[in-house]
Order: sequence, then C-alpha cells, then structure tokens
Amino acid sequence: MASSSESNTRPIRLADIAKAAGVSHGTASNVFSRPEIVREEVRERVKAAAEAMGYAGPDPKGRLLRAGKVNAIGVATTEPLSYFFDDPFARAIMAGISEACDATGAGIALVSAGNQEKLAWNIQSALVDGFILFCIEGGSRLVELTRERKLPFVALELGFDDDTVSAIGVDNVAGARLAAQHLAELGHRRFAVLALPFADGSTGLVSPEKVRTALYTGTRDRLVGYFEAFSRYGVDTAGIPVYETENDEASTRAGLETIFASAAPPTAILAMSDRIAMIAIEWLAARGIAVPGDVSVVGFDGVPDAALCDPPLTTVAQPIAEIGRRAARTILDFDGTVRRETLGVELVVRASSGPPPKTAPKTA
Amino acid sequence: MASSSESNTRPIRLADIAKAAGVSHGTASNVFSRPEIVREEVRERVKAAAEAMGYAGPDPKGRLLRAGKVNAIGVATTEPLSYFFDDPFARAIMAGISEACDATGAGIALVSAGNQEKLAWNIQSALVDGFILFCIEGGSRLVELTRERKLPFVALELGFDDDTVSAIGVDNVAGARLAAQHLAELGHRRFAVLALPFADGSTGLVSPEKVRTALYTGTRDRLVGYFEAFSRYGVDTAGIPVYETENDEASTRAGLETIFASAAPPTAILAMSDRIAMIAIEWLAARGIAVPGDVSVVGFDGVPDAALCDPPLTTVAQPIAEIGRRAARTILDFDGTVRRETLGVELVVRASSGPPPKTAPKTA
DNA sequence: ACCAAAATTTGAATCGATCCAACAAAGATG
DNA sequence: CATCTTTGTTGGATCGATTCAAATTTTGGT
Repeated sequence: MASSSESNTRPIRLADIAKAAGVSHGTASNVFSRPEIVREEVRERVKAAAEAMGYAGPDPKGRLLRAGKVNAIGVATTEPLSYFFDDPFARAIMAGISEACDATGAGIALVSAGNQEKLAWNIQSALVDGFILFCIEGGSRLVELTRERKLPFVALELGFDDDTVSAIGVDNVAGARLAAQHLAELGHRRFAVLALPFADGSTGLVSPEKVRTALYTGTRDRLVGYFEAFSRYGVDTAGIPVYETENDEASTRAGLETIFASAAPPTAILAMSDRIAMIAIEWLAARGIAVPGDVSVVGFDGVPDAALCDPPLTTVAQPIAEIGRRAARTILDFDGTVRRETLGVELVVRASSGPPPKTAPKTA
Repeated sequence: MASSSESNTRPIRLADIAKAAGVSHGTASNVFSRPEIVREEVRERVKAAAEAMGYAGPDPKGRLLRAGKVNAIGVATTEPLSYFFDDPFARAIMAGISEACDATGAGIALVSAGNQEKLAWNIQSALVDGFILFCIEGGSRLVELTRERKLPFVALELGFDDDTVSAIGVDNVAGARLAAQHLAELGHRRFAVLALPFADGSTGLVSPEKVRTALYTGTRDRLVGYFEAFSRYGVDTAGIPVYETENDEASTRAGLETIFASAAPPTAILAMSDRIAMIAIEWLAARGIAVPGDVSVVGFDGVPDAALCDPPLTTVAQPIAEIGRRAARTILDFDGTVRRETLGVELVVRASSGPPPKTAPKTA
C-alpha cells in the first residue's frame, strides 16, 4: 500500500496535479495565476488535487524563467555582508532603498564578497533585475564585473568619473567648501585634513601629484573644495597636512599621531567622513584635547550617529536616504538611459566646531 | 545592411553563440561551466563568439531552473523592509546571519510586507532555499504562509509553541527570573512590568486570564520568570501592574503614565525589551526621576545600544549574533528534521539598576 | 596500418512554469 | 436552423540553461 500517495521522492510539479485533476497543464496553471477565467467546478477540482498531493504552489523558479523579471534589486559591495547592518552610512542608504522597494513591492538581495573570485561569481549568479553598487574600495572592479551582466546598475558615491555608468552622488566640491569656509569664518587658520582613500591600499601624508592622479574623484573633489575655501581666506594650502586614511580606526589614529606631532598643530580638523571625525573626537578626548575648545572637528556625510556623539558633530550632511531612494528608483524605472545625478549637501553646525583658542592648544 | 548583426531586439542566449561558433550548446555550456574539459582551440572560438556578440554569460535564471538551488536564504518579517536596518535587535541578528552566509558564500534576500496580500505574494515568489522568520507581530500568519512553500524555515524568538516548526530562541523564564531576582536582591519590593504584546493589537494593563491565554509564549514566559522570582522573595505578584505595550514609544509612554499615576509608584521597572527600557529611561529623565536613584530599570535583549545609553542599561543579554548564526546554519545545513534550540541568557549589570531610594520617589 | 583507450563533442531530455493560437461547447441572434 | 458570440479548455512552444549517455575524434602502442 501507499505506492502512489507517498510523494517521498521528488517535489510535485504543476503537471502532476494537472494529470491528477484530469485537466491540461494550461488550465492547471490558470487555476493559480488567473483563477477567475476557469470554471468554478474545474477550479475546485484542481485545488482539491493540489491540496491532496501536497502541492506547494507554482514554483517561482519556473515562473521566473518564463516571466523574465525577478522583482528584486541587488545591492552589492566588496565589503562583507555585515557591512549593510553595521555601517551607519550604509544603513541610512539601505533605509532609503527599502522605502522605494516597499512602495513597489520589490525585494532586496544582498550581494557581497571580499574575495575576488567569489565576488565575481556572486555578481554573475545573483537573481536580480539590476544592481546598486556601493563603490567603496575596489569600486572599479565591482563596476566592471557588474557591467558584464548587462543589467541596469547604478553606482553610489561616484567613485570615478566614467560617464557611461549611471551614478548618484553629491556635490563634493561644494560640500567641502562649506565645511572649510565655516571653520575659516570662525577664525581658524591652521588646518589638517583627514582624507578618504585616494587610491586602493595606501595611507599616509599625500603629495600634490597624488591628489592630481587620485583614483577616487570623490576624495579629490572634497579636497578641491577645502582648498578653494582656504585660498579665498588667504590660507596657504601648501602648508596643510593631508593624511590619507582607510576610513577606519587604525589609519585615522595614525594620521592624528602624525598631524599632532607637528610643532604647530592645527586648530581645526576637516574629516572626509563622519566616521573619521568621530574617531578623531575620541582620540582627542583621550589626550585631553578639548573639542571644540582646543581643536574643532568637522565631518562629512551626516549619518544619524553624528548627532548623538559627544560633542555632537558639525558635518556636511548628504541627503542619504534620498540617495538610496533615487538609486532604487533608477533601477526600478530603468529606461535604458545613463542617469547621473548630483544632489546638494547642507552644512549642519553642531557643537564640535567653534572659534580657535586664544593660545595655541597642547601648550600646557 | 545590418540585418542579422544588429542584436537590438532580445538578449543573446547561449544557443546563439553556440550556433555562431559552430558547436553544440552542450559544448558552449561547458565552455562557461567547466572550461577545462573543452579543447583549447574550441574554447577560444566560443569565447570569441561570445565576446563578439556581447553575450552576458550564462543567465542565472536558466541555470537556476536546472540546478534547483538558489544559494540564498530569505529573511522575512511583517514589518517594512527598513526594519532590518533600523531595529537594533534585528540588526544584531542580521549580523549573525551575515556571518554564516559569508562563510558559505550564500546570499541574503530580504522579504517583507505589512500588507497581508503582498506578504503572501512575496513569500510565495521569493527565490530562496529557505526562510528565517522574524516572528514579531503576526508571527503565526507568517509561519502559515511560509509553511505553504514547503521549504526549510526556522522561526526566531519562539513566538508560539508549535513543535512542528523549527525555532531558535532563548530561555525566557530563566532570563526573566534573573532580572527580577537582581532587583529583589538590591532591595526592591515595589515593581512594575512593561510587557511585550501578549496578543495582536491590544495594549493596556493585563489581567491574569489574559496572561494565561497569551498568544505569544515568549511574552508569557518572561512574565512567568518575573513572577517566580517575586514569589521567592515574598512579593505579592497580584499587586504588580503589568502593562502590555507594542514595543514602541507611544504605548510605552502610555504605560508609564498609567503606572506612575498610582499612589505607590514602583521603585523598579522590568521591561521586556531594551527598546522599552530605553524609552522608559528617557521618559523618567524627562520627568526628573533619577535612574537608578529613584527608579531602577532592567531591560531584556542585550542590544549593543543598551551599553551606550545614559545611564547604561542593566539587561538580560541574549546571544543575539549566535541566534542569527544558528538560524542561518539551520537553513544552510537543512537535514529534514525539526530543530528547536533554546539558548542561555546572561544578566548584564550596568548603571540603570541600584538599591531603592530610602524615601519613596516622586514625593517631592 | 590497425585497434583499444582516452579525450572531446553531440544532441536529446530535463528543470517548472506561462502564454497563446486554436478549438469546443454553450448561448444569443436573425 | 444557421451563424455569431461568449466562455472555457487544450496542447504545443518557449523561457535559458545543464546534464549525460552515446557518438566521434585523437592519441598511443605495436
């Protein structure tokens, strides 16, 4: 007994229940996808058969092949997957992407791999209708890999200026100018810059020619913005230390050590990310240097955490959620054109910046 | 001219380049999936044809159908997608899941929908090998929907005790007992409980029979744990207000209003989540009630934020990342068995709890 | 030059659905 | 009663790959 009722071997297919119900597979398919066009009596019979055989419903794998659309957008990065849940900037962007996806019912597939080979495979085999790329380190590699898929994709943070790829970013020059100008107006004249990477895998003080050949134009543009403001206020840009970090704790601390080893340490620090800025504030506090009493710090990004740190961070706020929303929309409403958007930024003045001290800091 | 070379209509298939290269599709397929078994000369010819025709590589849609495995796990909830990036508990779990997925190269697909109908569709059409369910509100509905798919799935937070579904959770009774015991040992005798939902969509003070018929056994178990400890210390459990919140700001504040309207307000609050606890601390601070000077607060969960709030929160820490890791492993190593795991918890004493005041609080 | 063994290539079958042109049956119209 | 609609159903074609047994070509030995 229990010879045919035992479905212990392979899963039940639509064709199986069609046969069991004595209808064609076309009709069986209609029962699930357009039930209104099949006669009630037949519909019930098929449903009963499905129920009896333990049918799981039309397999999306099959449907997908036919339909072509996955109804999900892939978000890719070269960082590990946990980056999406740890990094405040990433999280804020994901919130924007989520919003757009929720509105249209699309899903989100997270794709990542530090490992070169796995990254390629993961991009190649991701079941998505398009990609949003977090171009942090190794951005161009990620773009190349993704381009191969011939699916719509959009790069975030404008890591480079290839006009053939869609990208969404902010006006880095204007934002940086705002930040530097704010400090200059407060009276600061001795600055230091803690920069994001100019190229992969290097850190340290940056020479002018390195700036000119920067791989990441976002980094370069921010520096350009800072310098523009400096010149306007008559500050000699040649004397300003620019330290390239990797946007992490180790390299930022190393940069601070270098900068404050100088005979004439800065009274203001321009950090190219809130992350760097917050690490700097912590480092300064640990050394008894008052912020903003001795040294002012201005960040860049405007992540939510920046408002909560101590002291709250003055920063150049990007419309982060909006960037995410637009990126998602770019994929969801893809029309075959290359779309490059540059959004505005806004200086948010909080407590980490103030006038320079009367006497040089760290004298005591 | 340009009649056949213009591929402006539909995408290039493997079969197209097979024909162009003059080989069978079997061989063409091998060039991409097992290049080592095809003769070099042929391999180059096929690759050249692919290059020339702008072939995007084997479409994962086709591969998927054949292979059966998606190599991605779905994480589902009834909350909007942004929940995964906003909620600290969810984020900590996702970090654990990410870790396990990174290790095996699996992807993560986020599935969600508040809307009943869309939820069903999203679950039915998700391209995944299995699901991890965040059973918050509407957990049983989510489980029913997912069961239909006949894919492996595991429920988090043990919303209910159906032994036929795999689940991973913590020992709620023991954890709650620990929390209540801690406060009792500090000398507290007047308590209030801010509870998680007992059932969908209700809030307010809870009667004993409601507790007995609680839909969410997690909530019930925590209450049981609190009460166990109370009885042991001779505290009359009948007099303790238990206010059911929805784990959000509005209902928690309402609960606090109710509780502190009493003639004999509590000296200690047991919150069933860190979220609730942190909202309570804020509410108390705004009313000038000192924590822990006047009132002690103990949370539950052990989210990272709890260590950073002011004052740092005493709480019952769940091994959150471990839960995520195990959930992912349960799906990735699925062996057809139902697996129910209960992990231990740990009391983390921080600054939000202390001895009760000599005089009753709020007297001034 | 011949044959067995090894290395490649072939082409049909399969994965699980949806779509659609053609057809059948029932009801409406002249 | 013949014809036209309307409503439902059918079965073949298709989506884009992988797989594998069988056919074919190469290689190596004598």
